[in-house]
Amino acid sequence: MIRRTPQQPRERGIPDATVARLPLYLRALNGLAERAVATVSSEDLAVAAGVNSAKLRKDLSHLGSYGTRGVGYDVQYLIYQISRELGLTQDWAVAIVGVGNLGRALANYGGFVSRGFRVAGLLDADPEVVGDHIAGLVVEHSDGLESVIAKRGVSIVVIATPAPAAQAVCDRVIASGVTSILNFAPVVLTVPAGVDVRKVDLSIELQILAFHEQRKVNGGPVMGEEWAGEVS
Amino acid sequence: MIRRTPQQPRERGIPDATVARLPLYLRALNGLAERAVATVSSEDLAVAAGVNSAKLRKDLSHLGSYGTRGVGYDVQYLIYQISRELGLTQDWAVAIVGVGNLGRALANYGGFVSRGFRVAGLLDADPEVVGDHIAGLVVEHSDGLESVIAKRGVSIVVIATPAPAAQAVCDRVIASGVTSILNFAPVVLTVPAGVDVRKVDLSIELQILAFHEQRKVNGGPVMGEEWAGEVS
DNA sequence: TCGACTTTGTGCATTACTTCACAAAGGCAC
DNA sequence: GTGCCTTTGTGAAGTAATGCACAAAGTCGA
Ligand SMILES: NC(=O)c1ccc[n+]([C@@H]2O[C@H](COP(=O)([O-])OP(=O)(O)OC[C@H]3O[C@@H](n4cnc5c(N)ncnc54)[C@H](O)[C@@H]3O)[C@@H](O)[C@H]2O)c1
Ligand SMILES: NC(=O)c1ccc[n+]([C@@H]2O[C@H](COP(=O)([O-])OP(=O)(O)OC[C@H]3O[C@@H](n4cnc5c(N)ncnc54)[C@H](O)[C@@H]3O)[C@@H](O)[C@H]2O)c1
Repeated sequence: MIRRTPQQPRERGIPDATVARLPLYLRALNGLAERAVATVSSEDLAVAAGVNSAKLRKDLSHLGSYGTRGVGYDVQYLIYQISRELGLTQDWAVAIVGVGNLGRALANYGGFVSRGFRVAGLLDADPEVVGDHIAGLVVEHSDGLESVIAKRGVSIVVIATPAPAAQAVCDRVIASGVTSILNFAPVVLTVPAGVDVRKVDLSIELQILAFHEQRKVNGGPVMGEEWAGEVS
Repeated sequence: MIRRTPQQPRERGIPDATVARLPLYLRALNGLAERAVATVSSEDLAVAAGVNSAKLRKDLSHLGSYGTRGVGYDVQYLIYQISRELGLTQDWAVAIVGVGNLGRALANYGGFVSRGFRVAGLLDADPEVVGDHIAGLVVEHSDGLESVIAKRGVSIVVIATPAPAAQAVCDRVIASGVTSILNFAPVVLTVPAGVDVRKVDLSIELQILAFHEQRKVNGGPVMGEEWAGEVS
């Protein structure tokens, strides 16, 4: 049986919170597909994805009515629909700027390629690093950033340079027409409207953990402590 | 002038959204402190942190009244208060389990130590990796996980193993009394109540970027495409 | 064919977060 | 002192996200 994709009900956009969870559902669905599960209920999928089942159903309802009442969702079909919604049915060329500790780890990471993200360029400013072979690519000098972006159709750039270099790299990348940036440098990037920046800051995650950990131990921050600094 | 810390007004907890932004403010404040700025208005700090100034003021108001009307906030004093709130005035021992590409990058990252997070242990299951010297530490075998946690007072564990190993590592870590985990493996970890897990999934970030990128280019997912898969 | 059973999709109440807008606080110039 | 000017801290209104609870849809066994 061949089924056509139904109408696109998404008159007005999908909520951000939903978009952020779709990859999670996709991951859970891929796990089920590997175990040859044909259909899954919202309840089971919700458990696998670590969310509430009502939330999952509401999220999926934003994409269309892809479930069957009394049965659940067809795993393969839902994988296809979510992938299409996220734009993973096409291939995205990604460039990584800053090939240090983190940039190398990212370049070697298989989890990108398996999702349709192809690392199309590795760029660094350090002549020592330029020329290194990493994950089947040769590191190029970041002077050629603009031409790499243009020639290889790069549409997403990952910035993994030290913080002081990030804004300058960001500006050049945007001038080259890229409007999607994943930033690992611990700085707030200033970008024009229409450019999406997502940031990952690992030390922020640890700080949030520390906050909660402190509460568990003490019931709160150290109290009655003295402030010994000079104030104005 | 020496000032005592005022009363703790935090009768009921600080909103999660606020906690997640405090590290951001801290980073912006440290930037100002380096440039020897003494006081800052909520407006200026908000710009530096990339948020709305009303939000910033409300966030800070959850910690107490640390500003001065007509003047702004004392940079050093606010750094101290936020640090204390986040628990950064104490030293946290962190262990990294899984010393592969990512684990190494994390171990070498200076941004943790500078925030009071001390890497106290590196553990891996691969005998090839055990014994390596990284960032002044020797990689130990993950068989000794429990004893490393106990003896070095580890309270936060970073999991950077492949996905299939993550849940088992997580279980052992929790059994050792750790209740704060930062997980890089792309799996949903099942943990008992009282344990905090934060997860970082880089491929999710890319997928979110791809979603928005697709909208910019096409105005939405590829339409009218045919579904060629078998359905139930 | 039918009826019992399962599970979706969603209206609605609730909770969480954001943003506006302004009164009150406090500094500072004179 | 006094009054002006800046900026905080926060009610209140607005917006977004969550989770409940159930009618409607569809399956499947008999
Ligand atoms: N390593 C981690 O685990 C980690 C964790 C969190 C955040 N970060 C952040 O990620 C970034 C990279 O971290 P890292 O540990 O890989 O640092 P790193 O110093 O190992 O690597 C940075 C690389 O960027 C290159 N570079 C510098 N200026 C450049 C420019 N203008 N154009 C292109 N390349 C340039 C350097 O030559 C170097 O190879 C930093 O901002 C760091 O704060 C890293
Ligand atoms: N490298 C990246 O940029 C990146 C990005 C996103 C997510 N991740 C995830 O982070 C994790 C690590 O990635 P990586 O690239 O460093 O992988 P890797 O294969 O380079 O390293 C994994 C390490 O974990 C060790 N290990 C395996 N089982 C273990 C166990 N039971 N106990 C202790 N150690 C064990 C292995 O010996 C290896 O050294 C993976 O789950 C990956 O999906 C990595």
